[in-house]
Amino acid sequence: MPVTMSDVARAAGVSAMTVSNVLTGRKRVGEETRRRVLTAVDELGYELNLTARHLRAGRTDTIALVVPGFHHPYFGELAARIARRLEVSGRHLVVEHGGASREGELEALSLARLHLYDGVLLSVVGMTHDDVAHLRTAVPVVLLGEQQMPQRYDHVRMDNVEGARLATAHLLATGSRRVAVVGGSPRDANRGMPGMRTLGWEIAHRDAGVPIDPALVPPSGTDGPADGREAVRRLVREKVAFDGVLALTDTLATGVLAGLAEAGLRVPDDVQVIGFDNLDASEFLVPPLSTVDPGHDVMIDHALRLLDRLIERRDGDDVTPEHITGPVSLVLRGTTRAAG
Amino acid sequence: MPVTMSDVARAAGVSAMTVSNVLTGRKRVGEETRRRVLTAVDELGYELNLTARHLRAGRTDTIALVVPGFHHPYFGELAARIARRLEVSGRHLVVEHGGASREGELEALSLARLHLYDGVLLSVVGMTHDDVAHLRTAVPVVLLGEQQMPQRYDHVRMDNVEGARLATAHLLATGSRRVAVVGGSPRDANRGMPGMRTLGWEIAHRDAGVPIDPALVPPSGTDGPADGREAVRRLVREKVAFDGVLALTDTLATGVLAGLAEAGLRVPDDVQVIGFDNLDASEFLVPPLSTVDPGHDVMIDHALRLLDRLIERRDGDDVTPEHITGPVSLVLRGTTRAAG
DNA sequence: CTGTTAGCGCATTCAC
DNA sequence: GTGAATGCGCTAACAG
Repeated sequence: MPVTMSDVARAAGVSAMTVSNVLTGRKRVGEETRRRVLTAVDELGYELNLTARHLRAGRTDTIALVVPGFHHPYFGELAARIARRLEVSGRHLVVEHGGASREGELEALSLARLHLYDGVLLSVVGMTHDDVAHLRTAVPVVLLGEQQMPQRYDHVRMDNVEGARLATAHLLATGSRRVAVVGGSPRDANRGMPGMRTLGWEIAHRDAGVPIDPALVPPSGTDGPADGREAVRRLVREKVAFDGVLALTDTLATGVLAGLAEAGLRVPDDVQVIGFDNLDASEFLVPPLSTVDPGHDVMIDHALRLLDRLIERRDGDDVTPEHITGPVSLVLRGTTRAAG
Repeated sequence: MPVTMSDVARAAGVSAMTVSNVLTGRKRVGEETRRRVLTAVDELGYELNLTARHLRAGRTDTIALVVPGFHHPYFGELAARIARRLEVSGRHLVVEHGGASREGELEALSLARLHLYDGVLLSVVGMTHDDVAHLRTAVPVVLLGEQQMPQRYDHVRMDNVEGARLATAHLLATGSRRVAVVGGSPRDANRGMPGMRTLGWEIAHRDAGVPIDPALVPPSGTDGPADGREAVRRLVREKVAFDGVLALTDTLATGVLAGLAEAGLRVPDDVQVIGFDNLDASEFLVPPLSTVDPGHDVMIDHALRLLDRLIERRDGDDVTPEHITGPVSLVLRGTTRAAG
């Protein structure tokens, strides 16, 4: 039987209210009473029941980041940044996992769980527009991700099209003429990250007047390095000529580099490679991976601002959702050649 | 004003209890009543308040994994495995971050937060024995990690000494004579992961009759690839001869490979490298990283069994803490030479 | 099959 | 500066 405030109160010879006041520090309490209470807390090993406080207060001072899966380094790094940002406002971050399955919805995560938090940052990777549309909830939610999503949600994303365009343009400017897309789903523009990044690749080609060969977009998963390696193996096996690769994520790029090494192709001499996401580890690949930095800190600023706006909203207030696209930038390292 | 069960009850012309019964499905409810309730739920947009349920039930069906920081791929992969395992018993995993600072304690995480969960898996990386000793809580806690920790906690770890011994023995058996330790803290055995893995390295040398040179343990951080690269740079700069590297984590190994490439040293011809942890990405490094697999699934089995034992404990029960060391195994890939 | 009563542990409101 | 009453939203136990 857990020790409660009343237990502490009884032991200290005061009322539960006084114990509460001592612990929250919200009201002045006599110095002597205060010490008696703290002693009792200590002796009984009392531990505050946050669940009860939450029920009472209606707030938890906790934000959840919902990610498709815990193992993606991308989200781990994002979470770490968000957590740091929340600390300054005395709040806490918790990471929940949804599940980015083919069905795409919040599978493992019941809608009710969202109420355990003051606000939720929801990564919509793997969810469809409709999944989210049905998620009509009272919890403050800001969407993070790429897909086209219901207008009524605040939505922050990075500029995928521009990032991929920049990256591809660099490859073309430094001599590549046949740039493969790894992780690209052809004809899927606007729908999801792969589509948008593939679109950027197309635009860069159009801008540069370089024709596109559909064979340069091998069918491929986007999950992990294995998909990247497999895509390269396939290109090689099917004798598709290529002298550049836009890997749609750094994780894929890792596999691409592995595949190229296997095939005896030199990077960047035979094939230039550029990734997307700028993971912590990318700088340390061999050669160091050129990539697109997603500007996480800017995204996070926006996302938390929008979330707080929802959290602090009073009943009458009508907030129009914002849809923000954060800037990206090129990070050139060893897998690409220097610009002319 | 959020919609409550009573609101739904009123709208459906029943009592709150009936609404509860419909939603939990724990009691039989007439088909028609049931439909009326569900309709009302839908129309009012009712969303269950889990906080209230938790307060009432005293259980949350949620387990927390407390990690030192969200960005370590190691913990992300561990979390993903645990989450999968919990799903089969209908429970949910949440990842909390403590903070592995020099002070080491649960910093960002108040003790009370632990009560939000049925049980807690606590990664004690970066915490000291005393930090944990002071953490006298009623919440079921199982420790995951390497340090020497208070006896009274269940504690699951991998066999760090044996893993490092196996790895080093392989390097020695395949011709390396001067094996550097990257991330090793000299003279720190028993205290923490680096100490234990360094101990395994020593034992392998003793077994093989190869003398140890303290210069082979360059001072180094253990945080990320940058530390691994820096350690190699230092060895090269100080002209320490070495023909093998035991990187204490795969993350460090990533930096080690980068540093060796920089220095023009070939892997494994000039220098063999072996890591520890078997991260998802390690297989895709160039060359593919040989490493020690931590046997996560076995660890998780033990940890959850011990945790459930605590969770289900009745008041009288006296459970003696277990201290379990799970087996590790060698994964040989391209950064080492084949055994004789 | 459905309703009533009561209470999980805390903190707001209002007395004193 | 301290205490008593009350309710946050839900559900177990027991009636009917």
